[in-house]
Amino acid sequence: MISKTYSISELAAEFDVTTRSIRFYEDQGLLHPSRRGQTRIYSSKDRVRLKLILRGKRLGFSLAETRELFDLWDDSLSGSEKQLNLLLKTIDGKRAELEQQLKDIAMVQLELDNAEARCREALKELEQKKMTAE
Amino acid sequence: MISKTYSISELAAEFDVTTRSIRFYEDQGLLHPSRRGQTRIYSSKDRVRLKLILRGKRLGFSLAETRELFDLWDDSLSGSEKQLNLLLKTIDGKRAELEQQLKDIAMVQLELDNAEARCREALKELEQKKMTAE
DNA sequence: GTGACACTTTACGTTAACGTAAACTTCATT
DNA sequence: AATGAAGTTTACGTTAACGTAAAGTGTCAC
Repeated sequence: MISKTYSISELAAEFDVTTRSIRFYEDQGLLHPSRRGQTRIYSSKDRVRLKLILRGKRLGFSLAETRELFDLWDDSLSGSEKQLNLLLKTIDGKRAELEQQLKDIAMVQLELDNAEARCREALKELEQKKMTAE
Repeated sequence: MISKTYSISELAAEFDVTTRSIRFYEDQGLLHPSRRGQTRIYSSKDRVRLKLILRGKRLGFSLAETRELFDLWDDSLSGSEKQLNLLLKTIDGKRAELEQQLKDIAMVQLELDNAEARCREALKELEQKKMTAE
């Protein structure tokens, strides 16, 4: 069974990024597509990686951070004990980051609720004034 | 009652940022400390704002985005109906962003769990090999 | 009155993450 | 054979968010 492949513009269209960005991610060592001649060919694994890169970006990860995670993961496959333990440490670190982000999000959500409430109050008062002015 | 004030270096120390950054935030219109002579004096409101800026950063907000939020909020105080409705729209937009981030975080957490499990499996196997080698 | 700090402004430098333009090559179509 | 679409490399440009150095001001301790 031959698994599906993608062209650079297919991926660009699917994830709404430019081909420039995709090539840049390769340049930074985040992607390693194969080639037919000089044309890049992306596998489903490459596609998953791209998805992970973009997800990381939405969470404020730098490309360098994401790259480190990829590298650690790849290293762990041919894993020496040292590499594996380093990976575990890093995983814990990332988990802590995510926990902090969850807290931050919760706070911001509360603030948004608060802001919306005040906002609706203000709108109500404006309506009142309209009524009494008539 | 006179409310508490802070020097720039106090804030810098408390939140572990440089004074350069704090001045930069002011330059970008995110902070408006009062002055005694040419020395900046920060109120508790300024302190809260700084906290919000940093929280925004941890969530990947740009300074420009955070600034927009501040501006909208300030405008809403002297709120015309237009301003208030714009603010409500923006609030909804931010909420959507946060929802997406929550999803992203959940996904990454799953991946971390997965990665850790595989990692521990690999370590177990290494232990096995050690045992049989003895 | 003189260090010694803490603060200030001004301004040039730096890094990350691309944008954008120029000048090819390859391949399918007309 | 020519055109056009999609791909490529090379390289300079740009923006955000500061870093860093230079040079000056204010004020407290001695």
